[in-house]
Amino acid sequence: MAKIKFKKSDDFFVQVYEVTRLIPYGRVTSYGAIARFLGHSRASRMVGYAMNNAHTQVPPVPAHRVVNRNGQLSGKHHFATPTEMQELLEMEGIKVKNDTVVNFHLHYWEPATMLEDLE
DNA sequence: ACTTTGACTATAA
DNA sequence: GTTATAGCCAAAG
Repeated sequence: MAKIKFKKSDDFFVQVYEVTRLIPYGRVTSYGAIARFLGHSRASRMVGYAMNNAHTQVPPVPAHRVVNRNGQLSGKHHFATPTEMQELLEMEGIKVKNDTVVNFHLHYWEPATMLEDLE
């Protein structure tokens, strides 16, 4: 371990950050999926809360790949610019229409499912 | 220690 | 299909 030093109270946040970094290029996931993967299936709000500090973490967390279960860019307003999140997604080949990911289910990536499928 | 808040989700109408 | 309400858990004030 001993990769990055975090405060003890940030333990849960750290897990969120690491999972978020595992999201492949051109894929997106939901807060609930990350929360479920961490064993806190009902702490989905905390995932978003953790993302609030994401921009202070290193390496940077691809928070733009995390949307709500409806595929909406619920956190776009928390980026440097309201359009940054959408542009980042489109840059990865994901189309965004009306603050919502088009064909969200096609780009959806769930950590738990993927990890189980690996074996 | 208590209250408020929040980048959510599931259920009900 | 949408809108409204409740539950949820942890951090911040």
